[in-house]
Amino acid sequence: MLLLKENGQQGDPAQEQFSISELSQEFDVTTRAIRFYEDEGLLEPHRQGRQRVYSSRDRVRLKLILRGKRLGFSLSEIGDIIDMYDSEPGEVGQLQYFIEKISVRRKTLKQQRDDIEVTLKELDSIEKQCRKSMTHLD
Amino acid sequence: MLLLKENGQQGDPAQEQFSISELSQEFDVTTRAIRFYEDEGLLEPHRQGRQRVYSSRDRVRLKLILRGKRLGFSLSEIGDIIDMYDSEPGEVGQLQYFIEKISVRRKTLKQQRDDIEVTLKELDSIEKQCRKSMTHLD
DNA sequence: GCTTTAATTGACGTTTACGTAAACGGAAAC
DNA sequence: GTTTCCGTTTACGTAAACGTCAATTAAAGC
Repeated sequence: MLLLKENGQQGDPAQEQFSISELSQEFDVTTRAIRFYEDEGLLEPHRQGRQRVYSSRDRVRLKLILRGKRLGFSLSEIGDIIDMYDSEPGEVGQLQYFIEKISVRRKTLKQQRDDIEVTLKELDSIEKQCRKSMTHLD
Repeated sequence: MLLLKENGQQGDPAQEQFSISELSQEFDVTTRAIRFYEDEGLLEPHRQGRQRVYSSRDRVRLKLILRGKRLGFSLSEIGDIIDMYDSEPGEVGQLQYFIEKISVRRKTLKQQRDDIEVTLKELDSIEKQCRKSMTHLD
């Protein structure tokens, strides 16, 4: 077993490399899932022969994917979001359309944020009721 | 066609009644979905003959279901959440367990809230880049 | 009485997001 | 040299959350 990463690029985070199992462990997601995200076009790691090699940019994309999942977005929605992050700015019409997409996404997120606030408050009140019941039963 | 609701209980919101299509329209969800939520045990409207009649309590539950969906929870998770809202306080052990469940849920929600904040900030920065590109292209 | 119109039940179909098993390849460990 | 450990590919399986008929029933309007 190798204890040190035979990397040679350790100092330069932009050129760090990862295996699928490393990412799998780091983010607690199965390799099957990671490969599936690739099938869906959300990742495209380099290859060394047949083996996948993930760059730190791939790693960031995976992070974004998982964050999207936590927020309940579908993989295709997540694809749209990620595309925003690293798409080249095209013509003005494109940019206009793009800004609209951002605004739609922002709206969804704000709705979610509001939903969360309400739910958290309700949980507070439920817990209070709970604790009250407990003291009565002591 | 009836223009006024033949309700007779209009004044008392606790006794208001709704048809499946009314709820369907109000919340923009298909009747199929509403029946499905019933199959999953999330709703149990009364019947007039074979027809479903929803109380305002059922309506609130439906609201909670849809809010849960917007937050990306599965129907069974949503079931757990809703159960919190109207479960009778039992013995102390139950209540203790219950409070733990609340804490778990709160943790998830706070994670989501953080994810949203980060994403919103990133969207801001992406939009700024966009607008910058646009002025350069003017 | 007849026809719309709304609602129900049952069944099968569909999409998404993976899980799981099988069969193979290559490098490492012993 | 063979076992072990990753990793790959292919393929089939599956759970969740409905959609989409099709066949019935029931009430409402004329």
